[in-house]
Amino acid sequence: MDDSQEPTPIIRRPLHEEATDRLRDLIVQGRLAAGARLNERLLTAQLGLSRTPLREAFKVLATEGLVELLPNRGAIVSQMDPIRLGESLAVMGALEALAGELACRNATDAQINEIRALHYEMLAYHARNDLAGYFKFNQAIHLKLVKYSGNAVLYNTYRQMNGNVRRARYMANLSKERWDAAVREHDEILAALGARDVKR
Amino acid sequence: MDDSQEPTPIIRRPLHEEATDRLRDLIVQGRLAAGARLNERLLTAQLGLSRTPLREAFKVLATEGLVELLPNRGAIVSQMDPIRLGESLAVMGALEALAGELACRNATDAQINEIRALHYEMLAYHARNDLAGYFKFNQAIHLKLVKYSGNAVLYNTYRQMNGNVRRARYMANLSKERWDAAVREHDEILAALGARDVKR
DNA sequence: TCTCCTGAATTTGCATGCAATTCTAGAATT
DNA sequence: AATTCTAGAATTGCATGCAAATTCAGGAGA
Repeated sequence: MDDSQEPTPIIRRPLHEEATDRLRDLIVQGRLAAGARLNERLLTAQLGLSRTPLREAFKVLATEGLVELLPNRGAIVSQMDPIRLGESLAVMGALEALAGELACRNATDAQINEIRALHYEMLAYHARNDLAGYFKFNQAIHLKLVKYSGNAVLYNTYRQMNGNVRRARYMANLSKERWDAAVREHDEILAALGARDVKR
Repeated sequence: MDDSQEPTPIIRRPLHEEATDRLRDLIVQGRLAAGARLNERLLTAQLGLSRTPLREAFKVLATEGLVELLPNRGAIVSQMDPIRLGESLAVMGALEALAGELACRNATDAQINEIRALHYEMLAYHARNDLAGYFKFNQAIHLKLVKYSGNAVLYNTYRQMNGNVRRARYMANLSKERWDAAVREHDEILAALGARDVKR
């Protein structure tokens, strides 16, 4: 019997992965606020699994920095205080600088055009003062830039930190100056990418 | 009853942390070779704990990139192929650049002197052609530099990547040119730190 | 009223059990 | 001889049980 095109893939993902992703989303989206306690009994009921995979998810999210483990006292959503946010943004800046450099060298024209397209879509939202939409495309551009650097380790590292600051970044970009500065910065990056100017 | 100076702190660390650290050391030190299968029964016996904390350690090391989880088929020590090594070193380079910049600004004179001392100790080993000793101090200097940048996020990120490449770096530094180049680079960093020249 | 105790109820950390999957040989078939 | 098939063993994923730690409620004493 040949299932030619695998009619039902039945790729069952491990429960602990599912749990990790679900929890990460809840935290990054802010539905689990910083400092909130992660009650095992409650979450097992909500996610429909047992404590073992849930607790494994806690450990993973803790090493990602999204969760803080208090021995014998459970887990809480880690705080993203201003100091840590600033530190994270500094590191991300360094990573983006490297990414830009590598992307200039390694990205295909199609990829650069893709970023350019996203950039203009973002500008549209910016013009409309639509913060949420602007933010979404802003995120996408940064991520794509890092992705197209061709350095997978860089991408993963950046991606992880990005998830970590995403909760707070929304606010960091709220002030009008930062907002406009970010747009100008994007213009510059785009120009440099187009010209393949490694040093920007 | 007042135990004044806490005679025996009895700070029992969680078993899963202990397991994570022990395993990480085994991997970083190369006692568990890349590609080696991590048998749960065997390791629980060796570490004297049950499968639950061990499996939690697996998940943590997997997110750190030291271990690869094969669903239903166990965990293996992740391969550090040349491509990934190169990518990691590129990222670490970017992080060190940021660290150097920040350390110039933020490190105390005492901290800079501490690094300088380590540097000379390292030179001693270099002069004796003692690769292991040289390597040890080389590592220490890089780590201290990043630590004294004052950016905790940067330090943690770097530290994690460092553990990840440590297995392979020994070899990367083996060739005589790289070896000498690394020493010269250190000299430069030291000089820049001493002069507090942010741009190096 | 506030602080400090005390024991019950919760909650966590870890061990263990069970079902499902994967691996391992050896037999059967070509 | 090589390949396929097939128990049986080993191993993994997850649920659950139990002891230790923590939290909480209520009351005694200041």
